Amino acid sequence: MAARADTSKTAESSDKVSVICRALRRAIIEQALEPGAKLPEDSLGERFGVSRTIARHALGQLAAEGLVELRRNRIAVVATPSWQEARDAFDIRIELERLVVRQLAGKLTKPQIAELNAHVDAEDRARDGTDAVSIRLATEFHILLAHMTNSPILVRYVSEVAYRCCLTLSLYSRPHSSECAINEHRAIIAALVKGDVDKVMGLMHSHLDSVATRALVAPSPQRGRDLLDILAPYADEASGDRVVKLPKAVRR
Amino acid sequence: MAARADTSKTAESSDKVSVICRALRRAIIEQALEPGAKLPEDSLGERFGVSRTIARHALGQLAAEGLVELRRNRIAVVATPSWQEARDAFDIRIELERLVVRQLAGKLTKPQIAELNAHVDAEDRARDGTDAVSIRLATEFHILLAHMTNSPILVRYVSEVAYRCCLTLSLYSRPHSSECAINEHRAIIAALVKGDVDKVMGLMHSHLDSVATRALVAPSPQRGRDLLDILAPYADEASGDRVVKLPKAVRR
DNA sequence: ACAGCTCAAACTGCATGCAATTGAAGCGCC
DNA sequence: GGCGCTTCAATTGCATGCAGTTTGAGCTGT
Repeated sequence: MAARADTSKTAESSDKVSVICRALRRAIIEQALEPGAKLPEDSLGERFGVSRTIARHALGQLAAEGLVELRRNRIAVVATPSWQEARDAFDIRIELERLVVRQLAGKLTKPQIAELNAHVDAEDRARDGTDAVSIRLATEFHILLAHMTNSPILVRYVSEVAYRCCLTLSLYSRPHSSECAINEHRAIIAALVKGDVDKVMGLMHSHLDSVATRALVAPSPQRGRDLLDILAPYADEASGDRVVKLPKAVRR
Repeated sequence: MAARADTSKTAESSDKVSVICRALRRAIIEQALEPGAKLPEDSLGERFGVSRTIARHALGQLAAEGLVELRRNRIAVVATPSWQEARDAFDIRIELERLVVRQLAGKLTKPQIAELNAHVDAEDRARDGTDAVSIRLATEFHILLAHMTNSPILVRYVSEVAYRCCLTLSLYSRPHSSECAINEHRAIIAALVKGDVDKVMGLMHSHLDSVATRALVAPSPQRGRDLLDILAPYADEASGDRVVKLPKAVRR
């Protein structure tokens, strides 16, 4: 299982660091760590049996991937992408994954096709499990596709942006709604095997677009739950009659 | 000058680390540091007046961007992308930059147009200078465009992939050949201002495509200068009559 | 000369220690 | 009771030290 962990040694320096990175990445996209969750270097180091130095390095890498937010002299937190950033991430993802299927159409080997089918079967089986797992599997399907291009760079970018999208999904989409995704995955495989480039690019585009719009229905500020951002407009009109009392000065 | 250094605080943790990153990035794309150049932590730290810890962290970031190669227990080196990786990078870059101009077409403000024109003028003026500087300026034109989308994610990816392409250009293209690039940049600005989405996407596509093909003319193994890779086929037929004598066992 | 061996210098991997900054509890004052 | 100030534990920023690995220079035997 565990759908091909690394393969490309791009970045991910030593071992300990990359182990921590993988663990955190997974925890984040499975929502074990929610956006905004604190990630103190000490606790991380202790949890993984390494020193702060290593934990710190791992946080740096994850920050470079956009999964973690680093603020000077403050505890690192799981990133909380804005709605706009989420939309941008999906736009980029669509282009990248169109590129993936364009390169792959009609070029899949038999074992690759089998691997893809096996993965979708696994997705199917996971429908009974938790949402978190099926979200992760759905994301990993796309990463698996990217791997098959044999382009480390493409793998890296697709992975990164897919994880990011995963993160935003957990932020802005409540009911999850991955029901039809599995069928769409099967359709993509079929078109890929058939070698119909235009069709598969169209399928991938509409697949991702529908995932995005299903999730990011509207700017819907309520779901942003940044608390301070939500309160900001109220604070601006510094008048009485406030529903929520603001704690002293809300600076930054 | 210095075309907008950071803007997005994504990654780039503290200050010292990001200063080193920027310096190294620039040195790399200006070919002050050639691909394969060694980057010992000690020397770096000494040069920038910081400890190895910080230098190491910076190397980690650059490795995540693909500019530096980290090998366990070995001195870090400036990355040496293979021809195939170079081609892949350009493919990705084309898609990303098409996205940039699609978002920008007809939406540029007056000051933005002025900034772009000023940059191209600077490129023009730099034609007398060294190749390295004009390559850097040409790259920064594209990054400047990305900045104008106001999408930090897009900025990050375009920057990264553009730097990577810059690196490969310095590896595989000898005469440089940026003559016409400036005119192409001007044409893109014009189409952008006019708001002709299809035209500007086409322009950007052909611009990057021509840069890529001008540079990456053929797999041309000779230019890969990896020495060991070049020699590999000779080593395979472990026979006498070799032109170059191989030093003991050529392991990895 | 030349291939192989040995060993010391160079370098990385990692933990730990100290100073500086932050966040929040505690405390007095209005 | 609520507001502001002080103080202290928690936490980061960074340098340094030690152990293990790699590199390559020099030596030896052929």
